[in-house]
Amino acid sequence: MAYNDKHIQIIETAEGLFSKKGYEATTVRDIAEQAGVNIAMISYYFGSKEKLLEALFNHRLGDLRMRVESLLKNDSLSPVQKMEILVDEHIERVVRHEEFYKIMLCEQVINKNPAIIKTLLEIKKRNAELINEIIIDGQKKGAFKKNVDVILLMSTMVGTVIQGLINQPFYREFNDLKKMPAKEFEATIQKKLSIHVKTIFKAILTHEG
Amino acid sequence: MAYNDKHIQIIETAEGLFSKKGYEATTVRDIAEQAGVNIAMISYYFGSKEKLLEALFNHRLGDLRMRVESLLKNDSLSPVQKMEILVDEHIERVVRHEEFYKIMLCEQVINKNPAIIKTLLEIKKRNAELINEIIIDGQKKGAFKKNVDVILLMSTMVGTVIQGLINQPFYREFNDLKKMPAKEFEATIQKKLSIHVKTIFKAILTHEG
DNA sequence: GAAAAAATCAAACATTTGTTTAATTTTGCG
DNA sequence: CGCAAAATTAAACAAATGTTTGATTTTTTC
Repeated sequence: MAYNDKHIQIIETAEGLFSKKGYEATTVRDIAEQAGVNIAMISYYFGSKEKLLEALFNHRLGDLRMRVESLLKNDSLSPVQKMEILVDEHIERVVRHEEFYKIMLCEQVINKNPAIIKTLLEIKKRNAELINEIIIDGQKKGAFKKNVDVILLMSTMVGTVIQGLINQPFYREFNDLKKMPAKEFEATIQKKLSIHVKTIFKAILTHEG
Repeated sequence: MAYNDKHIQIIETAEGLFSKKGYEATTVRDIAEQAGVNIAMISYYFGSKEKLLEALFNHRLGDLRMRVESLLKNDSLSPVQKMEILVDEHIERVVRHEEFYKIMLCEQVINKNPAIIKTLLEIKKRNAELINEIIIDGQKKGAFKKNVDVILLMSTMVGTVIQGLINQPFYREFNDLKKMPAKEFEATIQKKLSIHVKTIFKAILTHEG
């Protein structure tokens, strides 16, 4: 299904509210009011509130598969380089769409909507297979260690990044960075996360210490 | 406030439902029915549904502070040993109270209930300070590197473990472990997580490769 | 064992929920 | 223009929500 401007306006309004208040606590009246449309438009356009949530997932995850794939098929990059790009791409995506990734996290925990579960499982599977290919390639070339647990590696990347974002206010307070402007702080934490996760990846994957 | 048996019965019933359906999607009628008490008992005992959620957090986090503290004040342990115990203690807690830690994750994302936010922030602060002490001690003894980002380290531990649990079904499928009994699989993933996180910690903290 | 306190219950409470309806307005097109 | 399809609206819908009430039973206390 293709979405027009009004669809997207509603979807992204819903995204903001879902991430701020949670899916269940957000009412269709909230969404309609903030999006500047009539309440009935949500059922009219999407069918139901739940379908709207699914539309949000399609909207944000639609082209995810292709991008990762084309990126990693590039033969001029070494396994280490591919892993670094993978990490940076992921961090950028999560930072750019922080609201969505928070919603996604909660939906994974609740594990209730079958369409969403299915979509996420497919994406995870695809990603795990692609990353596995890189790892096997790196092992063949002697750059990577044997016995790497792909899913634990992914869990660390995904978990570290989302926890890093959740802990943002705490990070500011603990490191006395309250005065730093929001934009600058965001760039700082993004850079720190990038280095941090890449360090971990190298420690798990490569031989050097 | 001290909870009697009936309090705890209601709290832990609510815990199961909150983690399965989410806080907002769980009704007080659900909780009352499954706990085998009258609907009015929830308001009578806790005041409100929201206060019941707060009671759950008090119930599960009540003695958390003291345990970590006493553990790490032990002078006969090396910094590395302390870190290893810290990791294992955390994994054991999250595995044992998986339901609660899922609820906690969602509550952190929503970030709405002031009492819960405050409690969690205090615990994080305390934990970060204690871990920081261990790190500084390790640095003084020459065992640990300089410039360790405590909060990123915590984010990796917490994020990896919770993502590991969320990905459990996926882990089973991807690694062809569907036939393995639930108990055995739980022990396996717990052990794998332990080794994985400890490896990461050593890579970030210590000098050896 | 009687009085007081606590616990339990069914029923009712006012709100709020997502969705639908039926009428009206706007748009697209020959 | 003229008309059919799409978009938009206010109102209504039944169902479900958390909480309270007021009566009744159980437990505690002296």
